[in-house]
Amino acid sequence: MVTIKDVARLANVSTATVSYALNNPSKISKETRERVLKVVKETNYEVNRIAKSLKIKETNTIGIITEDITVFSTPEIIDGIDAYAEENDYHIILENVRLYKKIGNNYQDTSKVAGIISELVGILLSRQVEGIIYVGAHCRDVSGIIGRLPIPIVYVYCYTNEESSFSVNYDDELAAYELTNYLLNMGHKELGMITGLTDSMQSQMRLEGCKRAFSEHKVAFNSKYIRAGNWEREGGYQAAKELLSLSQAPTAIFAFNDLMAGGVIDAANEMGLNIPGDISLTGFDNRECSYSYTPQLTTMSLPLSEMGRRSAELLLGLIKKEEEIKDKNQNLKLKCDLVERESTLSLA
Amino acid sequence: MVTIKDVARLANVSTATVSYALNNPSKISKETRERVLKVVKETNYEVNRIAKSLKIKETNTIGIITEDITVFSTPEIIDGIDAYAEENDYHIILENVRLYKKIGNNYQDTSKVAGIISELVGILLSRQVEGIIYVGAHCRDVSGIIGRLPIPIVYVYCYTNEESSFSVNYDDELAAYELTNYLLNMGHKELGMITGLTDSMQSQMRLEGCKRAFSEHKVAFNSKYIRAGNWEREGGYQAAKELLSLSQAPTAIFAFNDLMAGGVIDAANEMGLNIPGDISLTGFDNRECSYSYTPQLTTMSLPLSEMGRRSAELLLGLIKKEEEIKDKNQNLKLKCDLVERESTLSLA
DNA sequence: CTGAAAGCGCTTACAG
DNA sequence: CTGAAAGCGCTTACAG
Repeated sequence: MVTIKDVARLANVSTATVSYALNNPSKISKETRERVLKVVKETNYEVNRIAKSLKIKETNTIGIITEDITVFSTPEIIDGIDAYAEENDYHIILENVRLYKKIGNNYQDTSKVAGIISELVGILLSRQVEGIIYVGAHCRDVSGIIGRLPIPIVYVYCYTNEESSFSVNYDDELAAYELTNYLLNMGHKELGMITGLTDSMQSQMRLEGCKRAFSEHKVAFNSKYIRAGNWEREGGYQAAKELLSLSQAPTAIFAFNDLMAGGVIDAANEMGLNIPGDISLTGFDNRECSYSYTPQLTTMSLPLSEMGRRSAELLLGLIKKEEEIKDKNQNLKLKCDLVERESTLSLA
Repeated sequence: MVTIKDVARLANVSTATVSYALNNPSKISKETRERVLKVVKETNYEVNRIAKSLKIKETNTIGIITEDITVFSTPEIIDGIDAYAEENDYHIILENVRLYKKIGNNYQDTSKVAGIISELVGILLSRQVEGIIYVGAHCRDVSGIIGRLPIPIVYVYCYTNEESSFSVNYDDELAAYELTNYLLNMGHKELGMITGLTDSMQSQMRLEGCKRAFSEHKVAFNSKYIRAGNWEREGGYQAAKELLSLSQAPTAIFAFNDLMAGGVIDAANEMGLNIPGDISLTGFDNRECSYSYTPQLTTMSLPLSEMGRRSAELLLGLIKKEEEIKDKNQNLKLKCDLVERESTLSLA
């Protein structure tokens, strides 16, 4: 590898001058600058970023910790982070936890997870990243997993209850509100709901959004139409069987994710019901499966890429100590978008 | 941040001794070592990897360039790379090209792509990565995109025709051979095939695998059952309409990817044909959509994670100059696995 | 405008 | 067994 010394020697100048030619052109004459640049080009010299970082104490590097990069939401979040980072000449060291592969369903065991994560954080710190983005595999409370840090951290697709922590998520309540509005406007007052696990914040927030829509429409919210699913296709199937067997069956079902909506389709097929002819159906997430179903699913699309971008924006702001940011946007909630496809129909 | 100097001062030793305590314990006495380690623990000292890298001229870092991290195959490949890297205490700088977003369908325009990529390579080189893994968005020839490099590079899910280049892919011919065998063994001699774009190496290799199976089964291969698709659902639909309208329609269809298989399902539904009752169907790729279809699709699962792992293995081998590797495994082709689901049935 | 020199935080022959 | 010193490849006051 050619170093700054080589360039200096070939251009008959000092290393300082080479450095100026590259970073601070105004400090030297045009002639020397051009002479140096010529040698730089000829030798293909490229600065050793390691040495430079050591000297200037800036690495222009952020760390990303992903709980699981193979989960559907993660790649797009990374894509968004990466896009913003690139625009600002920041680069990324990626640490993928493979949380589920490592500890299975014990991911709720905070101390165990914390042990694994703190090692990764240590590595990132040792490599002098200027900030960290922690990307959850799904939206949940990760308080206590990462302790106090000498550098900023922002959480995406997860959050903590620690004071002055920064997170970027989407707005569950609003999304469910809009989806429910959409269905109510279509005339579906008997609206079945298949929630996720009931102890999840997401299920609860979405339920609140549903209720708000009902109340604004001045339609009584009937809790007999609520069933708890488990986020899996099978759970959606079971719940749908129950809902569709009710004496006064709902005319539409809002499954709290696309997977469970798949189960609703299974149930409807089995019972000889047509979607959307006999019953309308919406999912949530806009995953690949949602447009592979027959019929293609009306669903909410998550602003994943935007979440990534905004988290990077937040983080770089914090790194650069932009005080306004520090107070203002502690916990962003981005808006989801309704994707209307074939599975929903207006009542008569 | 606490430095080695701080530790040295607090432990009343020189920085050399601290370094030995951490990296070369046998060089110092047990007592001093313990004293140093105690201070290390108390101060939470962690080595500055940037400084260390500069000194020892090893960064333990590899670069990954992904053409598009949001493409279905990429995350699992990264997962595999990351798993192996972690085991060997290597870490990853990720550069995501966002190829399609940046240049749309001009990705065949080598010089344009080369320009974008060479900048990323420069960044990686500047950051002193010890090797690079280039992850294609789909399997294709990327010759000429990256020029001669002072460090090793391995290509995954793509390849080059350059001499002594290293790549890891899956075996298209073998996979198609096995899938065809599977269908022939079920009695499907009238076997429809929907290829991808005909100029793609994958289409061609898979077709060869099909023919080999036919010839081993001593069944004449009938080219009237071949249709060229475009890798998209719509193309699969069109091709299936044609195939299923033939006077002697095939009893099974092998769609060269899962997306096109979705189009076959559409066509069958429209024509009132039951899968697998009236016609068997297989896809290729084992994407999320393949188990979301009704019926769930029999398909070939790609060894993506393993491809990532093997590419990392290859790269680290190259970095460590293991000569055996250098000659032996230039272009790996890994085996795919048949995933049998609901869309295939034995004839009578 | 240019160069000599110090120093970023480490590691490692070398001397004692 | 331990420390003083050099040096990795840069940048940046400082002096001239």
